[in-house]
Amino acid sequence: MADNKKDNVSEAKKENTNYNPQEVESRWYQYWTDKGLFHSEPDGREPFTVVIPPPNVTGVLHMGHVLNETIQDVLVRRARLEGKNACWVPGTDHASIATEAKVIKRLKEQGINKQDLTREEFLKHAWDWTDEHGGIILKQLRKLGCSCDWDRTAFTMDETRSRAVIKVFVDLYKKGLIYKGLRMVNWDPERQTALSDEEVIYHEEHSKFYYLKYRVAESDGMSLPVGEGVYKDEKGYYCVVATTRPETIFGDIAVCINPKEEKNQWLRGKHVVVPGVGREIPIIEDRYVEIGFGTGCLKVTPAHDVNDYALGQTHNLRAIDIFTADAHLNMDTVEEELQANVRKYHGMDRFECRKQIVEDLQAMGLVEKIEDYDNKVGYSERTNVPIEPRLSLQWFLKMQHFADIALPPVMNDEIVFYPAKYKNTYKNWLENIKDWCISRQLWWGHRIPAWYDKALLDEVGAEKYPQEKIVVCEGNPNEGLSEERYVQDEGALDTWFSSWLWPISLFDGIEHPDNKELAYYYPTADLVTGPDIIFFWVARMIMAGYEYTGKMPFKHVYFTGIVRDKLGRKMSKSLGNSPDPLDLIERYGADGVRMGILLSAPAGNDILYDDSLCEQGRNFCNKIWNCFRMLKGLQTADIEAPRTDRETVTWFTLCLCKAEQEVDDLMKKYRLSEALMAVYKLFTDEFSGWYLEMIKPAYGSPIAKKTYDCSMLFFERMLRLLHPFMPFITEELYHALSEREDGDTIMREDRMEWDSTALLAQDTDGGFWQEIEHVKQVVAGVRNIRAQHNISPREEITLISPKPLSELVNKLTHSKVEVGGKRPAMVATFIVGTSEYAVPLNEFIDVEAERKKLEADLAHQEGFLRGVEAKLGNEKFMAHAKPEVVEMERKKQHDALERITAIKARLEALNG
RNA sequence: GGGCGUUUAGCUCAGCUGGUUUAGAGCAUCUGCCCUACAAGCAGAGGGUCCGCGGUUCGAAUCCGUGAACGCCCACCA
Repeated sequence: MADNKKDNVSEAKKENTNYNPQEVESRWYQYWTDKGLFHSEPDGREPFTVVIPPPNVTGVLHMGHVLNETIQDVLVRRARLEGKNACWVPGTDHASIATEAKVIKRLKEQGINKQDLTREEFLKHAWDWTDEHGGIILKQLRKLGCSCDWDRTAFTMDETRSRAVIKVFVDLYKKGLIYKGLRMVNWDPERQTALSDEEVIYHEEHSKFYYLKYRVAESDGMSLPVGEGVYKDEKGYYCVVATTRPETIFGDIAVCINPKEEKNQWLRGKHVVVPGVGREIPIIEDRYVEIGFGTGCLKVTPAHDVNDYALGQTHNLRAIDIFTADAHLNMDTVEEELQANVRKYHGMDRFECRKQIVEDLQAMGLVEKIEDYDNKVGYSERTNVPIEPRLSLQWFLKMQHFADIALPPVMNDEIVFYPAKYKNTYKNWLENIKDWCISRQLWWGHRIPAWYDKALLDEVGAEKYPQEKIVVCEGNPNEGLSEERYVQDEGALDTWFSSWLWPISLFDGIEHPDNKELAYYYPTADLVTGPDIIFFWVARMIMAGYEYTGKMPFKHVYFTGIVRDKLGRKMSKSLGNSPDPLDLIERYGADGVRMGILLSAPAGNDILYDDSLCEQGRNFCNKIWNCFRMLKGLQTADIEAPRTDRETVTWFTLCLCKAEQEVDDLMKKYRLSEALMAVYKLFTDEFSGWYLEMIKPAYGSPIAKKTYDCSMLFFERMLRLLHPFMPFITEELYHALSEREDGDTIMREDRMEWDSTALLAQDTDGGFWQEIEHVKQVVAGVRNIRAQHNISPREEITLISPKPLSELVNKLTHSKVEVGGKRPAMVATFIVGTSEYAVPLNEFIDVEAERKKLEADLAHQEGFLRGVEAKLGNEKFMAHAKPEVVEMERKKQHDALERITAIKARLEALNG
């Protein structure tokens, strides 16, 4: 019953006292963009540039973006308030492989196969898809309040960016840094393209180790010894080769042993027969084979393993590629005389074939044993399909040069990483850099500007085509020719080959390196991104930056953590633990969501997201809203402000100045969540909890105009402090606070008069500050007594104080202060600093309980005193410690003694 | 196999070059309150062998060594 009533009252109140963000947010975003407040043009002010890490063009907003973009917006908005010319450039990424996959999937749903389309037809579909689904995410960013300069919205495959990419490719080729070559690359059989090393993700897996019998060729197997490592059965001698990938035996070209390994010496110079295949292959020797691992016999399959390929190179072995591009078995490459043995596997999927071949070999008695084995398998980052090492003709960028120019600036903090620990990761990668495979067998992307002489290509084929006959140029070499003499490379470039130019190409700095925008906006200020793309993107931007502008691309890099659910799991579609940010904004307001995500997000730390964080944000908005309502509702009068108002205003001025400094300091260190927390505490505790209660006039009475004006000023200051974090509610209240001119905004440079010295003049010795801080503690003490003794807040009490107190105490505790008055027997006491206060009680107190409490307190104080005195009595301490430390200990001793005296007196009174 | 990082209240984290009233914050918890700004609120309270062990020091959450647990990155052991 009672509960129901309670709910009803609350429900009824909710109607008109809660802040309602929805309407406010759309209205102000419209206003900001209508007035062009996010747009930037070069001018005389200091620039503050941020380029967005471009989300996939067809992506949708997820919690990771919310974190990332909120941080950027906070930095940008703060810079704007500081009077800098802030420019946050938005855009999207063409995301070559991801987008192409999506387009293929859609085409499939429509019954169309990519293979049946020409490149041009496919690209038309891809652009249609992009136009249809592209940029949704940019619209969603507006809901979050992101203050991007939308006039500058770019796309990594728009004209300017494309020209930059092609120009850079040609330039690097001319510098001899790009080459084409036949290499073992990471092949994604699903998308049928090469990948860079960074796009391969290794997973630990429980797999099997298959021990296969390779029989010694008959010609070699006449009279052999018996001993350790020598295997023999009724059919003759054999060696055992352990492999995790039995399906690759069709490409076996040798078995390798370590020349130092005793037990395999008998195999030297012999030949063995690949089981089930029938190919006779030599035993080769190489120290690469680790002694003691497996059987010491390694099958060499140069076409399907990186190491085997290297072995093949040194031992001059041929490579038999037994897979098609989509990782099905291709037996056409196997020798004709062996076709009968292997034909049945033709066309099988690699994993299906693995099962089959093992079964068949077992039937033939060619499997020695099968063991469980844990190993690492590489997966394609994009398609999540196991990578197939594959020999193919690809384009590479030589990286040593870039590593050389990109390492020093980070190590010596010209470019500062937050948190700094990622410097190690960065260093480690650069010091072990490998060439970057930049070509992809995709259509959606920047097509490689390399051209081949058609006739020559037909004649010699791609693999034999001489490097020096490749034409690399920005234009079309067929231009002006009567016939199509040159054909263009079919490949496209890795997406990151355009992303790495982003901070430069956004300002058209590749094509026009001398342009005034680049000169003004570049280097950019801060880059905010996840540590997962430190190699993909951050490192490479630094490389491109120095290569093409001679300068760093950004001064600071802020690495965010990963957003996880409250159980610490990564957010993923399959787990269904990822909330929809738009839904959250609907429920808590954008400001609430921003605060929620920021509160527990120190740089580089994963954040455990929980709705309750947004709730806290929403509640804070409500708090601000209600403070405003209260202030606005006050009646003012042209009366002199009471002394308590002057004390309070002066005290709060100091609070505010301190908080502003603190926020400033924290922001410089990129400790955003702490900065926000500082503002939160200032607003909630000091302003709402204390200040407003202190200046609140008696019921029905007006407030002094001057006090009111100061309060409004404070409020506006706090709105500004808060604006970068919570842009909507602060703009709303900025306008509600007083009449503003059309086009005015809280975002304009902070020109507010803020002469705190005038206010502080009343308090030259800081006496007010100390007084109020003391008052707060006395008030807390009285409240405590009320709570403990169940005294209603409406009941007036007497407070016996050793010294006169500010009127504020009466006001906030509803008490009558008596200075040094005589104490009745029944009192409750508390100590602030070294002063003891007493509140007479009507009821009988529990003497026993009171004594216990006092005795516990006494024990604590005495323990404390002993610790202090031990130090002061220690000669070495007195000799070594700094004078101010000793002084502090003396003060501690003095205070402790006073408190002990007071407690003892109180105990005696209790007893007596 | 290398490298890096973390370990402080139930949870998320501050605590910088050792000394600031015998360790702080927010959230959560418990108790009492709808008192005309706010119950999405207010007031109060409880809660910690600062991962273990050893060392340096007058003094250690803080510095050094060592062990453990967890996390991340890199690496070709088939």
